[in-house]
Amino acid sequence: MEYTVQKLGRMAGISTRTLRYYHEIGLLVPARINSAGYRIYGQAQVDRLQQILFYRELGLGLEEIRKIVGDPAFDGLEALREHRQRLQDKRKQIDLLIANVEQTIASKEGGIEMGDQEKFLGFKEKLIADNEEKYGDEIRAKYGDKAVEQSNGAIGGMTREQYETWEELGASILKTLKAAVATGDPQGELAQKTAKLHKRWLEMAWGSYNSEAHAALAQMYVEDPRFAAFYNQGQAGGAEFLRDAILFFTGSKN
Amino acid sequence: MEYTVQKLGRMAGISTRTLRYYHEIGLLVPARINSAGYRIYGQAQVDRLQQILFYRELGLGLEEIRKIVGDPAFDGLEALREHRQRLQDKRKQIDLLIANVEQTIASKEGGIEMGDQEKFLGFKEKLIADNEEKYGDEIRAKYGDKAVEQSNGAIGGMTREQYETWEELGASILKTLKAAVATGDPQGELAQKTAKLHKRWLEMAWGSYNSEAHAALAQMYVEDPRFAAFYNQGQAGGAEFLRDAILFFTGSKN
DNA sequence: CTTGACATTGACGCTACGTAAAGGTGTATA
DNA sequence: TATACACCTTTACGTAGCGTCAATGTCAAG
Repeated sequence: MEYTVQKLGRMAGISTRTLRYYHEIGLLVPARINSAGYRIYGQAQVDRLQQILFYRELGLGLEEIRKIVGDPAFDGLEALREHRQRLQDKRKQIDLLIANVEQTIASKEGGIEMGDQEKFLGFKEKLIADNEEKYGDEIRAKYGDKAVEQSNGAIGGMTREQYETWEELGASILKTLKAAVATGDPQGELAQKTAKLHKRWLEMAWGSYNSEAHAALAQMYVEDPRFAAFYNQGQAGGAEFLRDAILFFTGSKN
Repeated sequence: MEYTVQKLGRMAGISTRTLRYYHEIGLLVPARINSAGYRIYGQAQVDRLQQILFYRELGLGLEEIRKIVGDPAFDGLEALREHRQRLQDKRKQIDLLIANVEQTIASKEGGIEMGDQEKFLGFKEKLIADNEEKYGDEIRAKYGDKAVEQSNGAIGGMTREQYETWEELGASILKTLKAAVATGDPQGELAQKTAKLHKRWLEMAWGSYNSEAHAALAQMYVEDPRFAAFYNQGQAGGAEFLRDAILFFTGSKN
């Protein structure tokens, strides 16, 4: 049995453009080209196309598919495991998006016009996500799953008032930090007051507190350019100064 | 406070390329361009960028974002609801992909070399998914959620042997259908035997049976080109013939 | 001989930028 | 003042997987 593009396409439920594309990238080459230049496919191509579509159905990319169907020695199982991992990551990410969108919808439905929240929600979520990603495992290992979940849940579960308080606290940290940087002494009174405010702020965000995580976060403030930029608002060196203040704070207190 | 691309980018945690792109598409236009051609952003742009990034964080496309932040009269809430729906659909789809991949992994780990299964698994899943999509609500309304879930679970929960039986049954339908088409009579003995086989096949796939859904599926076989092509293998008009046979079968029996 | 269905190649479009390439600007330092 | 170096600019190609014209050639039927 021989097939032209359209016949094969109809049989497999794909467009002729797709077949031409697969030919173009060498994924599915016709058995032969007839005198008029038509692509002619045979049974072997039908079988191969079935395989291709099977893996495509699973969401794999064409390059990945090429490796699997092109080389029988290729470890398709491993490729599938990796693909599964990617899918699971993606799902997790979408779940997070849905949660955020739902929270935003709830806020708007509650008649709260997006203002400052809009400005910082993304930032806030980033903080949680990044922190979770970077230190989650570590914290998890030391303090168990509950600590992490509690931490992740704290901000998301805040009421509007709590959230506003939290935000105000953040603003006052910024102001105090500015004054403290002016003194030049990370161990001075003002700097330590800033660190204490920051501790309170963290407690609200995490629902719990421990000085090691606090110190680690301070270090991150310097390393991550986004946080660095945030704490350098108004004055240079704010992030470093805050880190030093916190390190002294967590070191001396305990 | 004024910002150049890099300053703003660092503050917001995005690349300068992104800012240039947003300028290019008119999503975020700088406050002014200085004599050297540099883009200069002001506070208003910072605020707008925060909004943009907020919605981007939620996974919205830039065009959607433009509508929301550009026009205060635009119904952002509705846009968010639609977006949530899209996200939920996407998640559902990913769940299905994961299930498929996992089943495939399980089969391969079980040492079963993919052969025919590979060829038809995607097809099989499509059947379930499409059927669920098109008739799920209807069936749900009539017979309750449990029926649908049971149906979805039936194939996924099949053992390898059951699955093979199911596949053989499918193959025999195709063969019987071919012979029946040759008789030309959808109400003839052979055609009705085909319809009965098809009923058995469906019972296995759905875990239950009702003639209305059976008739609806038969109609789909004609309307959906993929199924049509499948049942037209070997002889023309196979899908129509099968539909007519099933319609007579479900109509006369009950 | 014409019509209509089918075939071909070529090329732009879509998203949201990444990544050079080639060159101008601003500032600190030797 | 020369130079190094960071920062800015525009231009333009690349990404995945095709959809969608456009312009044109081929084949079977009436």
